[in-house]
Parts: sequence; structure tokens; C-alpha cells
Amino acid sequence: MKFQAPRGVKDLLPPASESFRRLEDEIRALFVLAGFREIRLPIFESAELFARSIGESTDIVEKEMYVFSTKGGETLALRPEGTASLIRAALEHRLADPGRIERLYYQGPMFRHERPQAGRLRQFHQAGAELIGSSDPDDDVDLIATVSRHAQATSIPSSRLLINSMGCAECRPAYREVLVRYLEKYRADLCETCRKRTETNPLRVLDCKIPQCQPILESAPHITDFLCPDSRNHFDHVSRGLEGEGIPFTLTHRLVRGLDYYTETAFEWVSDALGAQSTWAAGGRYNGLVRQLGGGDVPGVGLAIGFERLFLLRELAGTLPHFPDPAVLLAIHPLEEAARPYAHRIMASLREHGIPVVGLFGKTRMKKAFVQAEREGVRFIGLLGGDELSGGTITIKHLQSGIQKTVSAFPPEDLAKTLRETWSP
RNA sequence: GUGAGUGUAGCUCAAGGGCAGAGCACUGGACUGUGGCUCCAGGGGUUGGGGGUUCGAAACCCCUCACUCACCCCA
Repeated sequence: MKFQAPRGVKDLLPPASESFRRLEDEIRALFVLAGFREIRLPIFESAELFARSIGESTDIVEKEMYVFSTKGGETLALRPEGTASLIRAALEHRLADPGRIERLYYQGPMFRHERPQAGRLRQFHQAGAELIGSSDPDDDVDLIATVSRHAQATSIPSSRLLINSMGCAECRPAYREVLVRYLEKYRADLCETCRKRTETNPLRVLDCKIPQCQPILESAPHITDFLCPDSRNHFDHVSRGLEGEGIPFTLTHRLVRGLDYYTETAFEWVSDALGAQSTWAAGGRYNGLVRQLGGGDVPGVGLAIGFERLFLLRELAGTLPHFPDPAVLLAIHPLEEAARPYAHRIMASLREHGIPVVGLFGKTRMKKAFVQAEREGVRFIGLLGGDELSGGTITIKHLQSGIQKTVSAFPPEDLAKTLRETWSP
């Protein structure tokens, strides 16, 4: 084979592509019900934008971004996530002014240069919802509850919600110091990455899965014990709110978001059904991001859903949506040369009336035409021969039942009505 | 970036040093105004690629590429 798709990208063929689209529609509807409106964002941005927002010392920025330079000398990057773009756009168009509340969602491909594995691609898809301008914990609760309820309604297998607090600009540095002091004490027993991270990004150390580090990390100080009164209050309010809503969650002290901009509430939904990449949705509050990107003191909270992972889970659950069946209602088969123009005319008028129809022109033998119609999943086949041509009629046969009748082909709305209503399940 | 496993027809897989095969799929015919069944026939392969060992390699060795899973990281 001369050409094949680059590593880590996938062609999505029917019927999976159709289910994928339906799944996108479903998530879009979910966000719309919660008051979010769509924002269309560019696929590439200034590389600097991501470095500034996600964090210089994160893996995403350090080694996973597709960075390229243009003829004009700009350094751009394929977007590795959506929040940075969205906030940039909100600032650029003055949607993130202090005091203003804006609910926006996005959807589309993201790019990270990682080694592919189950649930991980180099081009993958996310849908994200971001609420800009509110610092109220009840907005955290609402956003989390919306996704958790949808997960439950669509029977996502063994899904669990994990919650933690990342503190704020006040208390996180204090906790950080306590944590670093603790880690330094056990420095000799930590793995090499953890030793390095103790200096560069100590909170990430909590995420380490290397066995030798586990005992140390298990008894590391919890961030929730060092929250300032405001952060404590916020987190308690979110916890109580979720309890009040009957949304089950697990307080996970070692849950840390991989992106630097998160503050306060951090949450993620995991499932054991997914393999090693178990997170299918995640999010959190990012009260410092807008300022970090040059805006005012505007808080935000948001989340993103990984579509490929959601797709897998819904497939396992048997709740994957499908295209309306059948996609094509009628296949028209001209039986002789003279009937071809007649076939075109009927097809055009039926399409005008919303009937999806294909022509079986290349199949000269009727048997082949029937086989092709079956293959395309159509419900009816329409036969046009000399009799139909002279009578202005069409013989329609319902493939499943074998029932057939010859009806007038005009006016098309009558034929369309017949097709829509006759023998419909 | 690291590691392990796997690469044979469109798909699922046989052949484990001695003729590259099966099932499904595909194409044609039996069958030119009525499909699904059946029967017959056919097209398809540099056995991922390159090198080596051997009289002989899909098989054994080396290199390489790809895929899968895991590490890492994350949605």
C-alpha cells in the first residue's frame, strides 16, 4: 500500500461515522439545554497562547504540540485543547469583560503528538462547555450535575465522578510549600521523574503511578486540609450541592489537573471499561486564566468530553445512537433505456419533497438492482419500465414484505406521502 | 520518547523449512419485468519492506516499517 493514514489518526467510515455525528448532536443538545451557545474556533493558534495558558512545564506544551512556523515567521500550533482558544476569542471579542456572564461550547478535533493506544489518538475530538464570568459554586454544581445525569441516562458503564480542589492563588502556594517540604523529606525514595517534578511542578507528583512512590504519596498532605477560608467554603458548597442533587462523587485527594490554569474545583469522570486511558470527561474551575491571557479578573469553569472515549463507552452500553433507518427510502431502477430520463424526473421531484432516493442505473439486471438496493438499506425499490412510462406511474415494492403496487408518479407529493406512510413500521 | 505482542487475499484466519489455502465478501453465469436461497465459474497475494542462512523461507536470523496494548501523559 503506497499511502496510509499517518500514525494516530483514523478514518471514520459509515456506519460508525454516522453514529459519531449523532453523538456529537446529542452532546450539542445537552449543552444547548444548559444554555451554552456554540463558538467556532480555529484549529491552529499562536503556539505562545498554549504555552502561556496550559503551562510551560506541562507535557502537552513541552513535547506533545504540533508546532510549525509559517512563511511569515509566526510560530503556530495545532490546538491541543479548546479552553485556551476559547478564552482568547472571548477576550478578543470582549465577551470576557468583568461582570459579564457568557456560556459557550465548542466541538472539534484536537491534536497531541503522543504514542497511540486504546482511547488515545493524535487527532481526537472533544466537546467542551465553558462558563465565563461566574465564580459561584452552584455553577460548578450545575455543570457537573448536567454531565453526570447524562452519563447516567445513557448508561455509561462503571462511570465514577472524582472531585478535588486545587485551591486558589492564595492557598495553593502555601500547600505547595508544605508538599515540597514533605517530598524533600522522602526525596531519596522517590522516582527520578518525581524528584524532578518536586521542583518544576510539585502537584503533578501526586499523579505518579510508580509503585515505589505510592506509600510516600499515600500519606502526603492533602490539599483540602490547607485551603484558605474562601476556597474551603467554595469546595464545601460544591460538595454539599452535589450531595443535595444526589450526584455521587468520590473525593480524590490526589486528583490533579494536568493543565496549570485550573483552580478550586477539579473534577473528572472515569470508567473502568476504557482501559488505561480511563478518563472520558474532565474539567474544573480556572479563575486565573483570563487574567493570565491579558484580560481582567474574570473567573471561569468548564469541562471537556473526549468523544472517542465516550463513543467506546456508549458502544459498550449499547446506547450508541444510529442514523434514522433507512437513510435512503427509495431506489429507482429503470428497466429500459427509454425510462432513464423519466427516472431522473421522478427522483428530482421526490427529493424536492424530502424523500431520499438513489438511482440504480449501473445495474442492468433486475436481480443485481435488488441486491444493490438491499445493500444500501433502502426500504422501497421503484421499477420503471414501458408500462410505467406510458401510464405516468411507478411500481413500488416494499422490500421487506414483498408487497408491491403500481401508483401514479404525479403529483410527487402524493407519491412522497405514499412512500412515507405505506408499510411504515 | 520506552517496552511487549502481532503483521499471510477486502475481512476473519490456516499452512511452523518442501505446490500459499479456507470461510465470508467481491465479479460473472444458471436467471433479460421481480431480490434474499441454491448451484457453477472467476478475479484477487511481491506472505508489511529490505537483507541474510538454506538446494529450498510465509516459517529461522538481522535491520526496518506499520498496527495493537502498556509505560508516560491525558479527554
